[in-house]
Amino acid sequence: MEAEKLKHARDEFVSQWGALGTQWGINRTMAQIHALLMTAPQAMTTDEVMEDLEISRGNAHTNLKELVAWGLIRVVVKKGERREYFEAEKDVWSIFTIVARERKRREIEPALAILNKCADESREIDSTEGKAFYDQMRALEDFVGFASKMSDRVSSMKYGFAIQLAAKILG
Amino acid sequence: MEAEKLKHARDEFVSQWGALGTQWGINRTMAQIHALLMTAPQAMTTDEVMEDLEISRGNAHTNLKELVAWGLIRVVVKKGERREYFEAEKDVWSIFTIVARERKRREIEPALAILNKCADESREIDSTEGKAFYDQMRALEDFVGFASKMSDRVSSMKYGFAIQLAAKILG
DNA sequence: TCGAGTTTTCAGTATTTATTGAAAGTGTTG
DNA sequence: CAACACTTTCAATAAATACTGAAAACTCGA
Repeated sequence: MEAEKLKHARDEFVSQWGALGTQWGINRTMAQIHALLMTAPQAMTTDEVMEDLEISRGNAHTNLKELVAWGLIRVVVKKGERREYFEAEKDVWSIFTIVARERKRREIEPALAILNKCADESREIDSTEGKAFYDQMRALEDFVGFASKMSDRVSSMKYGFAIQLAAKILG
Repeated sequence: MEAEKLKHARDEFVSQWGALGTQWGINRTMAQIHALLMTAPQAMTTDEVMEDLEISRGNAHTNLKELVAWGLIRVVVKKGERREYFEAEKDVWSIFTIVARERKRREIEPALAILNKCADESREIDSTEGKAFYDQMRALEDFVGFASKMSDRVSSMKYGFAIQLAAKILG
């Protein structure tokens, strides 16, 4: 039966996307909920998510809110209904820019802060080793700062423009 | 004293880079060893690493070998000496391409495999929901496949060329 | 082939991170 | 304002991950 095949494919997607999430440094449940909502025909409630994934209310709640904080899903209110529904952003370019921004915030910016501080602290050390350390900090700082700018630029592009640009690179 | 300032800055770099490593999904020790070797004037032995970071032999060994497997550090043999020394790749562009390749292998390729499989499994489902699922899988698959190609291209560029290209984007 | 020096492995343990479930909180309705 | 329908919090617990230390396995020179 067709509905069975679909259910099977979707279950597989949800469970494997969850496993992959751990590689990406986000927790399994969060990735599973995201996969579930990305492939949901309609917005879902907390209870539906709990039942589908067989997880506790606390877990569902925490991760739904975390996904909302990222901007990967949003709260939908239905008129006449008291409880919250959640629906995922499905556009791939939007998903990409959200993830890119979050990664920049969590990975690039803290690195830049450290490099900045260490470069500053070693700027005036005269020994050969001191100079070498300072130079290495500066090289890393410059590169990471540059990556940061690139990430901003790409993330703020319109999809069509990014594709055009990429075509040139891949050309 | 100058040597003190240097030691302080370096210790800070090592410890903070380690903390950052956890954000990046690599373990603290591995990131610390990497930071230590990137800022080491000479290649170091396992015992020196153990002593500097106050970690066990097993831990030092495992993470040194893991860094070698990534290509971020290499084994150096000194003539007349039996034990192994380790030294880090210090060039920022090399470090970047190594990390990019590893991330592609661990994050992008498995994702692509899942999307491929799920798109295949849902290709022939006729229902509206089946079509929507298939379309979503395809949209993700296309985008991730595209990202994969981009990553390859950029990683295999010469630094100068990448910079030139980036200048256009940032311009 | 022995033994000192060095590397590798891995069972046990410690630490960190994720999850549960129940209680407390909030806001709505009759 | 009380009963209800939901949402939020969080201490306790489970699961995953990292680290230790000691034993085993190499390696090389004598």
